[in-house]
Amino acid sequence: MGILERKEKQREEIRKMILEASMQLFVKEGFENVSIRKIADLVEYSPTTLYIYFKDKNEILFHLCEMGFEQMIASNMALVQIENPIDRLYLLGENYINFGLENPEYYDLMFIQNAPMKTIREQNVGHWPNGDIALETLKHIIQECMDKKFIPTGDVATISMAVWAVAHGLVSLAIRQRLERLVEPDKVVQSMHESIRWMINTLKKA
Amino acid sequence: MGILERKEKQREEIRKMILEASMQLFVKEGFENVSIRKIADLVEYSPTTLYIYFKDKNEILFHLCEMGFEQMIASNMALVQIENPIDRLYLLGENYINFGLENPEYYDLMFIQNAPMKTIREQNVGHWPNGDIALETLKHIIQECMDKKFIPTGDVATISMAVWAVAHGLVSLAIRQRLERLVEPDKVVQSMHESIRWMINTLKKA
DNA sequence: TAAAATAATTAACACTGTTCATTATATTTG
DNA sequence: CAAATATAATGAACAGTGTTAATTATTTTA
Repeated sequence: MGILERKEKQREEIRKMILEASMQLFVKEGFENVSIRKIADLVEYSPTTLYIYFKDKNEILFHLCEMGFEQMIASNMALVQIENPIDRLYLLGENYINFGLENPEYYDLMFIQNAPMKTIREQNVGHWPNGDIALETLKHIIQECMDKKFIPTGDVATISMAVWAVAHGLVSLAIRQRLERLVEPDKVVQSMHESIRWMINTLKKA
Repeated sequence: MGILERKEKQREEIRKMILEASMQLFVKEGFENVSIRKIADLVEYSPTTLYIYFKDKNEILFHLCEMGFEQMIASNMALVQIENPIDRLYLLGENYINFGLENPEYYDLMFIQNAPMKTIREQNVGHWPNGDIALETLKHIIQECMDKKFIPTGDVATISMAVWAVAHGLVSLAIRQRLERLVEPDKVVQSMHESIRWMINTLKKA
């Protein structure tokens, strides 16, 4: 029955339409200004219709979050050609910081907000499609650095955690205006890059 | 005129009453369940009355945030008696992580939410009473570590930033359920402590 | 005691996410 | 082709949010 197939395709198209409208609002008006009613206005449906295509607002936010990861993963793609894993780690850190500072709204959703994790827990049964891919990239580089004796051997997960923590700590404190209390506002970005480089440097020497 | 004085005192008492009710709601029902109306119910005033004592909800949240810092600063007090600054740094890190894990709602307000910073920007004209004190503690210890040659000399603010970033990165990823994707849930806390110790260790050796 | 100042409240605005019962539109069956 | 069924979409409403203007109650001053 080709008709069911076509229906499914149509349904998927409307879902996509809703998500694109949400994203548009999201990047233009910011996280806090995305409401079901505003999305509905933009796609010219009634607010209730959105609930036919998505369980709730969290599910929409979850998909936006995944789209953010796709963007981040895409910008990490350029790194595969760098054969030295420690150089790759440096650039991964730079990439992470730049992504966070340039896309604070996405970053918020990907690493700070609770909403997307709620959806993962409630229905995807513990699987975080794109988030896990990004983490695998980090772990893989750390593993390679160890294999090639660039950094001391140790538990990959724990060291990955420490590296991620520095990067996330810097970005999240920055986008929440907390770093300005430690260094002058115009030096924040520079200091962030110095911090992450210093971190990887000491890791290398250790 | 003693009457104006008495009035001011009375006013301050009601402010305190409102803040205490807010805090009660805050620790019991969590951040997202604190509303002006619920606070008003608890203090048995109408919602509008709260606006006579506080400019807006952000100002109330700002004061709760300051109360959180008071608690954190108090728990850091025990550290002054430790004369070795590197040991003090270790314990400061432990304290920070424990505080965050034990008081996630406070931690949220102090280091993640935008609301308190908005109030600081809008009225306190750039001064963050308790937050700055906590940061001074960190900077002071780092400075002392450098003076006593426990760690390499460098820019105090930048190194403090890196140390703070690791700690904050760990805590904020943990309370937002992101670390469970990297290590098993029951190993998260242990790994966090390992990470911060490892960080200070490498700092020491560098 | 009457007038002025302060404190507190009611009612309302403009929102929010979400649900239920109803209507409109396709699709399938007799 | 028409009637019955299934699907899609909606309007109205619920229960809540922060916040403000206008009004009433209370206290202080003249």
